[in-house]
Amino acid sequence: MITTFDAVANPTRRQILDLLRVRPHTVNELVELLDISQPGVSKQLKVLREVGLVQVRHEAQKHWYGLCPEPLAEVFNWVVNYRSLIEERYERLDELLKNMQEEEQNND
Amino acid sequence: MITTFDAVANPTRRQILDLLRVRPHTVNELVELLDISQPGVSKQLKVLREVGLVQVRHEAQKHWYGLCPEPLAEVFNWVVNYRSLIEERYERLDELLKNMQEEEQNND
DNA sequence: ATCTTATATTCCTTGACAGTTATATAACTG
DNA sequence: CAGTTATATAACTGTCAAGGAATATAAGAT
Repeated sequence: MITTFDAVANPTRRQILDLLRVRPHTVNELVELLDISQPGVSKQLKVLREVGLVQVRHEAQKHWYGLCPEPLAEVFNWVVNYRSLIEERYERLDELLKNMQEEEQNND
Repeated sequence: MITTFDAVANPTRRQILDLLRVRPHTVNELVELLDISQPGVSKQLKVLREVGLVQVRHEAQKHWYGLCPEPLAEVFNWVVNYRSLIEERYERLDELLKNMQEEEQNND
């Protein structure tokens, strides 16, 4: 079975999620924005439904897809463990840049 | 080409990253911890190398693999956009639970 | 009823991936 | 040098995913 990690690994699905983050969309709206066929969009929406990242509201023939962000907690909670490591390097880079600037000033 | 998202979508590779987060490991150390064959481990390490998530230090025949967390920034920066949405729901749940507790107390 | 709109499903092709076994490479050991 | 240890690569297999075209379903619209 597909996981939340698998779901967000696909760029098309990330694009869909980014769009649904703004507001719910119908399938056809997504088709127009996404540069893949309608069956392709329906298929990716099905995958997102299976992992609980979206839900549908049927309004006559129109199906409104909305975001369910909860499963993303798994991804967030995993990657957040690396946050300090990522930022530590940034800080070191900052420090390095500061030192370089100071040296430059000393060269005046 | 494989992306950082693809790299971390695989559970074996996440496991490797989680181990390297603690300290560098040799290939054989990972083999013993990971329940897949040595070539399997080497293959996943190659993938992680290709996306820049690990680096090797050769000490004679032993190859020490260490974590390079920087590329994870891409994943973090994507998912962090959903953080407030995730937590908003948590907060609502918190509130709900608080209300339930209060009601319970009122029933005394 | 018929036509149109909106979406889902089926079937198909293509391509890639995870893992295995077998083999190659490379360095150390005695 | 022969043997051993550590790792990488090659070749193969089974599986599965992404996307497209065609088709099915379902709900209006006329």
